[in-house]
Amino acid sequence: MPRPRSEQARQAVLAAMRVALTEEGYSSVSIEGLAAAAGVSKQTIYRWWPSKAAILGEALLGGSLPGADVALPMTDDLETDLRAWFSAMSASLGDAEGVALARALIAVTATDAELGAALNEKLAAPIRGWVSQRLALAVSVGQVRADVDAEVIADQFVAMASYAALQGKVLGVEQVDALVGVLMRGVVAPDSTG
Amino acid sequence: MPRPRSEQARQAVLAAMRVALTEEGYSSVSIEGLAAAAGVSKQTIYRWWPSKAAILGEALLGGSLPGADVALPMTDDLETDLRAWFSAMSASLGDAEGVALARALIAVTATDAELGAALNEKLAAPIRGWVSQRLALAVSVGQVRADVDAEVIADQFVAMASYAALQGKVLGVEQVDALVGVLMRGVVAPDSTG
Amino acid sequence: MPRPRSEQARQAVLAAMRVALTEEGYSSVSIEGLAAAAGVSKQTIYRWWPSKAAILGEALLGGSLPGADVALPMTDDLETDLRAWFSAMSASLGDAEGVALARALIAVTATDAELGAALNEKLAAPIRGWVSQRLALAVSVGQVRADVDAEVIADQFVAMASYAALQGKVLGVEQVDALVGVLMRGVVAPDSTG
Amino acid sequence: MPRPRSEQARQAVLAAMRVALTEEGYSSVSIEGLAAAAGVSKQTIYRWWPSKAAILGEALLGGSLPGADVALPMTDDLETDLRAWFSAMSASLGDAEGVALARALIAVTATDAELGAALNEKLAAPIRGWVSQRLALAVSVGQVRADVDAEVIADQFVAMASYAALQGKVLGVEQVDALVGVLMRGVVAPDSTG
DNA sequence: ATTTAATCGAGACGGTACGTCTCGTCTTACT
DNA sequence: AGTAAGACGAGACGTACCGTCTCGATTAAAT
Repeated sequence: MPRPRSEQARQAVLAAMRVALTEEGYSSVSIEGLAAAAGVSKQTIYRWWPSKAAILGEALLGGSLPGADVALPMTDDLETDLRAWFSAMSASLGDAEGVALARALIAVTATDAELGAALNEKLAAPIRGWVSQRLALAVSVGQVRADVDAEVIADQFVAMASYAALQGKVLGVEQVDALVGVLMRGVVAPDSTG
Repeated sequence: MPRPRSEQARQAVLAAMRVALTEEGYSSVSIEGLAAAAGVSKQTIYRWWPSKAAILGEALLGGSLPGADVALPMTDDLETDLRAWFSAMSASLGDAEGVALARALIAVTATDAELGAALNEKLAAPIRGWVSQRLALAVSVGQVRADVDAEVIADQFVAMASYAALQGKVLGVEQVDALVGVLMRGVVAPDSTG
Repeated sequence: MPRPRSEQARQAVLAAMRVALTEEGYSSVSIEGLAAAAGVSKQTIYRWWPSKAAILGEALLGGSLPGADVALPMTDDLETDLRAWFSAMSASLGDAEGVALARALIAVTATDAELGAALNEKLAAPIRGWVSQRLALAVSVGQVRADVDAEVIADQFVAMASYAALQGKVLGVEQVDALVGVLMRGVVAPDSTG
Repeated sequence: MPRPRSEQARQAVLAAMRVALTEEGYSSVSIEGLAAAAGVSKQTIYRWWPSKAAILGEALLGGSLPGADVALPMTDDLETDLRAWFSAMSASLGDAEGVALARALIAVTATDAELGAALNEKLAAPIRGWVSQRLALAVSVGQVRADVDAEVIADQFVAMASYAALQGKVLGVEQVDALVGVLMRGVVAPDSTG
């Protein structure tokens, strides 16, 4: 019977969070600042979100995360495809906005593990999707061993990219090449008996 | 002529930081709480450290970081050595104290990039050292290709471990095995033309 | 066609005000608390009353005020009659409920002068009535000078009683006796030339 | 050892309270408003005063209350002296500032009975002083009966004046005359047997 | 042996933000 | 049209820390 929740207020808060995030950094974002920027009262925020982390979660889960929209090419050269894609994704995560988002994601994970897991999953899922799809193709044409676990490979990329973003680095070409090279061929000498 | 800086006060503050870190988490540590716990006045803290991050830095740089003291075995089986070592290191980073420290390290990196780089280097250096030494041995006996960059491999381990610690996970045996397996042999099919 | 105002809701609000008044004190009574206690929506209160003071006014004007129901005896001893009556009235105003009501009355007077005047009149009118009646009798039998203004005397009693209630005091026998004595005989020495 | 309390801040708060009191009325005075007006932080107020009432108490106890500075003339005509003095005192309590102070005094008494008693005593004491002094003189020259209790008379004036101030009234000449007349001569008929 | 100057503890200060409370207005569905 | 329910913008509440600023007391080297 009561007046329904104002969708306009909700969107204004989430938008204010997204803006404040890249402008000030997560830990400098204040609820009061958010309320003022969104033209909303504090109580309206506290009524609907239990914490700053929850607002961030909703803001990010509802929008798009950097890295997700970079497509993995599907030519017949797996290594080149991976290099091109990982370079692009790393660059996408490494620009100003990407670094701010990555750091916020990390900060909120340190505060609220469960929400952090959800956001990480949201970030990792499309990457895992791309890698799985690409590796399945490579397996089907016999380029890749059938027993390879695509998730492990995808996690490697995610871990590497997030580790770099945390430090505000964009991975260089050499690093990308070296990483992809190792993942492709491993370290074992070709004539080794293992 | 003036009274020299009190080493006792300095140690008390650093110790209080280390304790507070594992008990409350980095963002909940307050300068006032630190001062009270250390039996020191706020001014004494502000006189010697510019920020909370700086105290953390000094506290961690002066002590030992988890993971550094885990030795990489040097038997003649590289893969088994890596698995044993990475399991142990991951476990060392994954206990309560390790996770708290890792998260603090990540949080402070997000705040103060320069200090974060120093702390990361402090964490990564011994790992890089172990991996370099072990791979050099493997190369010398022909188990590993000579063109492999030990740093890239070491970074893989660090990135994976810190990514796991951030999420409060301890890497399971399967994940360790899979990761080491991929790093050892890559993904390329043995009969692939590359 | 339209639904008429709910008399039940009105009574519930007024009753809740009377209860809250003695339990919390006027300034601690909140409209929201009143609405909750009365099982009524806030809007219903705001539709019918412009302010908390107005609710109080209606609640008190509709009920009985302490002190009004104490009859002034009409024996042939004026002084004894006044003492007995004023003692009883003062006690009636001095119990827990009486003090709460008197304070609320005073507080609302400080807020809304017009309403305060109305409530004061409601409190003072019966007292003035009693005193006028009793003095008229005394005048008629020649006990009291004919030029005495009964209103002034009545106001003395009201002022004294409200001043005592404000301070949470019940007037003692000596105070009542002294006051009545002075009002009866004044301060002038019997043999004074004036 | 720490920095001593700032007397300047204390005075600024008390002054701000005195100003706000006459401009807004006691219940509309907010701690935040006081802090802003005084150029002081909220914490400084909360550090030193437990409540708004306590600030008011200190502000009023430290300053002068209206009515106290009106001298009671000491000519040889007691009735004229009392009329002149009570008129002046009533006027002093009845101007804008006087009414605001009287109402604040009443409001705070309703909240904090002990403080209210102290403030009332502070208001009543000089009045009692004047009346006692004047009556003692009148007794010494045989104008007033020796058994008259000066406190009871003084309380009459205080009660009447505060009752009038509460309602925002200034007592008119007739009322003052009638009141003083009754107090002087009582109501008993001159030829009454009592 | 004094002087001198930076240290120390304690904690007051002006601020900012917290999370809660109530205000008075409004919007909705129900009766 | 009146009502219960409760969301809304507004703004004060009392608390926690921030980083800065006195204080008086302490403590070593330089007089």
